[in-house]
Amino acid sequence: MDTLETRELRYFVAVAEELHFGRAAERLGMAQPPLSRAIQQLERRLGVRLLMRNRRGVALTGAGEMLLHEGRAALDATTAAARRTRRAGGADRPDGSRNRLVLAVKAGASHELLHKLLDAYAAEPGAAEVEVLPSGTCEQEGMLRDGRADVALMHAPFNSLAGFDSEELMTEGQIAVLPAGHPLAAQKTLSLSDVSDIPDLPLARWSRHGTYPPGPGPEIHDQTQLAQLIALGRTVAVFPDSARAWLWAEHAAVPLTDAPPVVTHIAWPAHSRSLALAGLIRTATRL
Amino acid sequence: MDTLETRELRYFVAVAEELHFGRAAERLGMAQPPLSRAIQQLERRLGVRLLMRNRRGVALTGAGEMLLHEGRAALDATTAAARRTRRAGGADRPDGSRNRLVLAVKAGASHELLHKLLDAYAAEPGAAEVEVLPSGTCEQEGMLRDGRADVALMHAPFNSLAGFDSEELMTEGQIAVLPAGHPLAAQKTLSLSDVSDIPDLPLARWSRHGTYPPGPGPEIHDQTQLAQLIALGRTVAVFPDSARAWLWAEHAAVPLTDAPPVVTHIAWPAHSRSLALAGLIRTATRL
DNA sequence: GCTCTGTCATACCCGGTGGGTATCACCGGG
DNA sequence: CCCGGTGATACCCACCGGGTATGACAGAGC
Repeated sequence: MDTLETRELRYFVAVAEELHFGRAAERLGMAQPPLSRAIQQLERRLGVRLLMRNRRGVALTGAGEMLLHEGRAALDATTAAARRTRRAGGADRPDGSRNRLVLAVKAGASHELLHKLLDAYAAEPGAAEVEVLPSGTCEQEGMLRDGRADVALMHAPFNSLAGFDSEELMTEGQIAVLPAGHPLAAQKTLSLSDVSDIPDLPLARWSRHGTYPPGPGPEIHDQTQLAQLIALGRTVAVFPDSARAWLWAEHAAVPLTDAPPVVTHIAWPAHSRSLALAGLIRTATRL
Repeated sequence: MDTLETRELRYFVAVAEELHFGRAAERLGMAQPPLSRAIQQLERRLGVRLLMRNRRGVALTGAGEMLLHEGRAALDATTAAARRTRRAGGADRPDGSRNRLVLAVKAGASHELLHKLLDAYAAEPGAAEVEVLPSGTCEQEGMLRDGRADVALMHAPFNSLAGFDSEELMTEGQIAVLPAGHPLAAQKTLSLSDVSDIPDLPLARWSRHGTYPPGPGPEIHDQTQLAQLIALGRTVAVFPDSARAWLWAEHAAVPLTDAPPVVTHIAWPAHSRSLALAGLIRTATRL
């Protein structure tokens, strides 16, 4: 009577994101009329207007925005349930490989810490197999939410820890990474304002969920690409201290005095109850 | 193909909780055979055994336990989406009452703080209407999760803040509440061990999700009932300092030296994005 | 003012499937 | 040995989710 089906949520989220029944239907792999009807039924069952149909496209009501947000969370939770169940069951059958943990890590970050963690955990008795899942910038949250990952290394203040349990692992300062020959590379320290308006070196912009902050700098989504652009003297970037590990000869690193410290956490969905996960967390906090 | 329907989750959770197809079907208001079939389809679609059918009842596999936990979370998120959408939409229509917030509070706790909070918030410009929802012992978590409430006052270490965002509001010590005439009532302070084994006064046991911790004391789920039992000299209980507000003449309060402090938080689902909620939180932290 | 275009809604039909009833297969206990 | 209670199977029906064709309507252009 009043329990939403995930199908309805999927439909509504598609329409709410596209703000267009036709495109939403196409994305869902169905025809437009049944989609229209489904949304109408949904509105009737909820007793609430979700969409304002102005003859030119569609707009969300307040209730619609609410359902978009909450519905996304619910869909994530549902697909997480399916994924984690599959993984838990798949591990049931083969020989002895009891459990498997999927650890999401921002690609290229925390190399050293990650190495130590994996080695230390592998040495634990009864350790589960850990699959390392490289993730895009700030994508770890979504991966934990929809079950692609069980646990993640996150970097405050870039990642939001909201809604997860976490333990602090490491704090480090930040450095500016400049072309080796640049005048500022000779400085002992720099401030954020120093690097944010170097006339010939616009600050690189990282992609977040596919979009880029505004600015003059080049759009970056790959660390190697960025390293090359810096080496070529085209841009400058700000990184945690540990980024020194992968710097090239053509790079120079200068500590930033006023950049917020980067805190690496290990984070996991708050409701997790898994022995393997507990072991990994224990190992991590003991490093 | 691989997306779980909430109907399937509901069915599975019912079976997993009852460990009995017949009873689960009854609870779901349907016949047993279609339920059996639905679970089989679910297992086939997930490619995972969820239940071990021993001719006498049913047991969960590892994957089944996983789906029970994750499925409950997903179902909570889904019903939360429906409830919050209904509320957001219902508030759209009537006159000016823009938003409404539901605040879950453990019945009878934090009277004074709650009063101050509500008064202060009501005085804010553009304040939403706040509905106070009394909740049972430690029930606030569930209420936030399934959308019965938007925000809650919680008391660490009794409530778990896992999975929520929260702000600390108040810290207080704990007191032992004894019958006024009892010898120990004359003491200036007591320790936990003092009150946990008073020969003639067993410690009262509060219900948590309908179950009681083991022990000799009476089972309590109502504060008035407990107050009466203490006044009658039948039991002793431990409370936060602020409980002094409702003590009777027949009660005596003695500070506990080694009881963990009780920290009152205001907590809300981590993904909430509501102006009204933000205002309430801001008001609360400024108290 | 007309059409034309792009939008969402309506009308109608069909097949899949969720649900019901009746029954079977199995096992443990008297 | 049979009986009670379990979950599984067989079969049927009705509902509804989805498709196609079409309508209603508003805005843009001439």
